[in-house]
Amino acid sequence: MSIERLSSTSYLVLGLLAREGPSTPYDLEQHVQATLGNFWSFPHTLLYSEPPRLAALGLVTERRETEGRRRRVFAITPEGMSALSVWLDRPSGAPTELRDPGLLQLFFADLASDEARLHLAERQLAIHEAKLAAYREDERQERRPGGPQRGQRTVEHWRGETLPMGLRYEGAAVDFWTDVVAKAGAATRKKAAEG
Amino acid sequence: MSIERLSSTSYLVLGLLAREGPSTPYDLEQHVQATLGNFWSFPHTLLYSEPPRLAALGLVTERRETEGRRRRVFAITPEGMSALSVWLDRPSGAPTELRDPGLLQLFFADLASDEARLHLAERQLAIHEAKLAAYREDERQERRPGGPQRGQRTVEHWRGETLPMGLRYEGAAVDFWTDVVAKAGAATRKKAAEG
DNA sequence: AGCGGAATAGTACGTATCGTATGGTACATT
DNA sequence: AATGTACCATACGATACGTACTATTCCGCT
Repeated sequence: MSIERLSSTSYLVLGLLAREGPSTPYDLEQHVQATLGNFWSFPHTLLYSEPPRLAALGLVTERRETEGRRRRVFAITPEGMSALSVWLDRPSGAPTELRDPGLLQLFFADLASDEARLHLAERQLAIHEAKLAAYREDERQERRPGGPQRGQRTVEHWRGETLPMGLRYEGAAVDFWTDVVAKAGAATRKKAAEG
Repeated sequence: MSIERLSSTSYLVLGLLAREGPSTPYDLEQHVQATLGNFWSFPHTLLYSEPPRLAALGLVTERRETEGRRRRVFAITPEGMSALSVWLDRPSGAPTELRDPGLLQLFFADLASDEARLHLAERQLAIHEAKLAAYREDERQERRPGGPQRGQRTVEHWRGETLPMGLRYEGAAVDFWTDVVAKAGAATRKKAAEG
């Protein structure tokens, strides 16, 4: 076996196929959007281009519907399961990438006006409050009627395991930006009083 | 003026040039590494390729040393300052990208053993504890002797404005993974007792 | 003076990522 | 049959990214 260079996207696809069974790229896309896509954007074209790549490595199989839309259905192979297991048994040491344009703007806010800084902080606060509310709503959606549907296991794992980190992150962000708003507001009012 | 498509990297370069004055790509690299690079990795080749691109747009100027290493020194133009101001006055609405391989592994941890999950959680906890300690140390480095050096303003803004969010994030991550370790540890011990 | 290693500084190149634009298919409604 | 809309898929070009590699300068040592 050659030295396979698998990316996070590769393991995302392998993991979803392992949990949900044979899936089309569109299925994968739906699962991702409802879960990890909340804070880790995988462009949907990736979910179309990655499975064929994995098929070439023998980690998944590809079957094509013979009629209608002739969708491509991918399924994980024993080799794929093995690669996934190896990855899961070797905890990643890579640090979190936290890419936030709002934070980048704050980093340079000294180059702009006090008003701009306040405006930025208010906007970011609103964004994070909205996200926090959305996560709380998602958290509340436990065990809806209708029984276990397709993709249900994945959504359950999202809610049970991963969403809590999202909640903590958004909570921290709300606290942080609340502070920034308070400081920027005070500075702005001081300037106004002097001027 | 054409419709310029500027990325986060573009504004990072413009902002650093605005604050620190004329700089070589290497200078930019040093400033980034000491600050934002802590959680937002800009590959160093970007800091070499982006400035020429901005020069082509007229947002920065390029001067080349005539001897020795013939380093390229870039400086922001009035047009560049203007573009930067426009960006700072228009708060970004883009959500945070939180890309964490450890979290991805946890999302699929149901496909692996309890031991693997515990191992993963312990590793992540250690990583985030280390990062939190490093941030606290950085926070403590306020106002070292030697007066304002090159790049000092940028480092001060990092410490004063942006680092606090890093501290909050790492604090949240430590709490989160502590929980995961506790749950995974309990599950593992239960299995051991039964088996 | 000359050597050698560390730190500094820059480039080349192949692959992955990403977003936009666009094009088909199924199906419900009228 | 015509229209609209959700579903599904791919092409393509621009960046982004990481690794590997090269070159220059500095500095301590002999």
